[in-house]
Amino acid sequence: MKQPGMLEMPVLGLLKGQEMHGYELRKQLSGMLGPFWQVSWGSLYPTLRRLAKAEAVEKVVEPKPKPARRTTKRAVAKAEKTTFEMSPGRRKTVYRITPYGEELFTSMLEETAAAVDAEHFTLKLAFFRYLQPDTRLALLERRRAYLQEKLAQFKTNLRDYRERIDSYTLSLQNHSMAATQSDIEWIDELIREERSVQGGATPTQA
Amino acid sequence: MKQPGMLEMPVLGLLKGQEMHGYELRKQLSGMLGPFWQVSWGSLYPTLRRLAKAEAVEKVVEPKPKPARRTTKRAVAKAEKTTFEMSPGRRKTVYRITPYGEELFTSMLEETAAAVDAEHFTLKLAFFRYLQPDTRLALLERRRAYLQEKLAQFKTNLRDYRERIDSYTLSLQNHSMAATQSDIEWIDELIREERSVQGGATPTQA
DNA sequence: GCGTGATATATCGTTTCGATATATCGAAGC
DNA sequence: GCTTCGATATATCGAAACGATATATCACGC
Repeated sequence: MKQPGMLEMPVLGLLKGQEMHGYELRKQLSGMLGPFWQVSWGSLYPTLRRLAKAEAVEKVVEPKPKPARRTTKRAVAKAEKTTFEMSPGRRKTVYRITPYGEELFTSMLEETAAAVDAEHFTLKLAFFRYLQPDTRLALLERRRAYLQEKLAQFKTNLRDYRERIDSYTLSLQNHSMAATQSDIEWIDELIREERSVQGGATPTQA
Repeated sequence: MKQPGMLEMPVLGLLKGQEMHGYELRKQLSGMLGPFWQVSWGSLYPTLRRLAKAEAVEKVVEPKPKPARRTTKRAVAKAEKTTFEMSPGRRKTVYRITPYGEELFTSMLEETAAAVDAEHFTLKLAFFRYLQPDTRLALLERRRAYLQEKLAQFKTNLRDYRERIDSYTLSLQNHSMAATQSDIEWIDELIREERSVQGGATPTQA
């Protein structure tokens, strides 16, 4: 994944559920979105730092995981150095979302505008339960329109280039088109379910 | 797309076919890989600069597209400033691959190692015609193994998380799994075709 | 005690991103 | 002829994401 500021939203969304440390956040992200979606450390920790600086999250000081009976002088000396902040190692820096962070998360999730490409959409889908039904529908329909447009572009493209591309590239494009078509059908199913739920209570959650 | 130095290979591959300028390269890239694959300028031009610095490509001085009868003093002054290099505007900086660039391209394309993720694989597929049949097969089988592994991870993941994820996320994962399965079937087809072309002609090495 | 692998935090340099600036050309419209 | 406009074309900027890597702790099996 690659867009600027893409991680902020899902990180806040997860922390909305419960406070967590970095390692756990990464695991949850993969658990939610599947094994293809791997967040790199070089991406996650700077994001947490940015969020902390913006006061959207705050660090929670964890109680020492082990009293660690310190008997030797070396251990005492080491402990003294470690006592307040700093020093790497097993520290479990836990992050908690702030009220401002909750606001930020909601506004990020709601702006349906250009959240149309695969990754943005996928990310938002994972937090659909926090959205109003009509916003959900709007998002789904926008995504559908986007995919349909891409499908049309595939066709135009193939019409113009077919003779100039080799069999491997042709096979690739055909497969990509089929995948896009399959995506559309999946979205259609989601739209259908969404509509059938509208008019009753709030959608299922589990 | 996102890996470091991912653009180098396809750019060289296209220039191997014929010399081109930046704008054309971008169009060709989209034409080959489909409308989802959009290369940004901020990515393409630095890549060309890197390749030029490494002497893998060279700039070809284009004949002035218009002689532009320079009559006024102002025009002459401007021409003087423009004569050699520099000044923006319609210049059509054409790039040509060097012998070293050809070597580089081949070695980049051949190293089957970690070229297993979607984008790397897709990119290589578009230049499969430059590879030996056995290298092609190796690449296809590696990609297949990778997808199969991801499929297994999906299943493990769902077994462990199913109760904790909501209906939208579940639907997403199911769709992603189906897409992965479809990818595998496509790869299988490519493998089958590859093998049938190889026939019994080439005995599998020694 | 000793190694190994999972947990955990963090940064480094490079690359990619979207946005934007600048300029030229051809065709359309006046 | 003049001007506007959209396509062509090159280029850079700051922010963000990348893979790789360093460091450290803990749980375990041996």
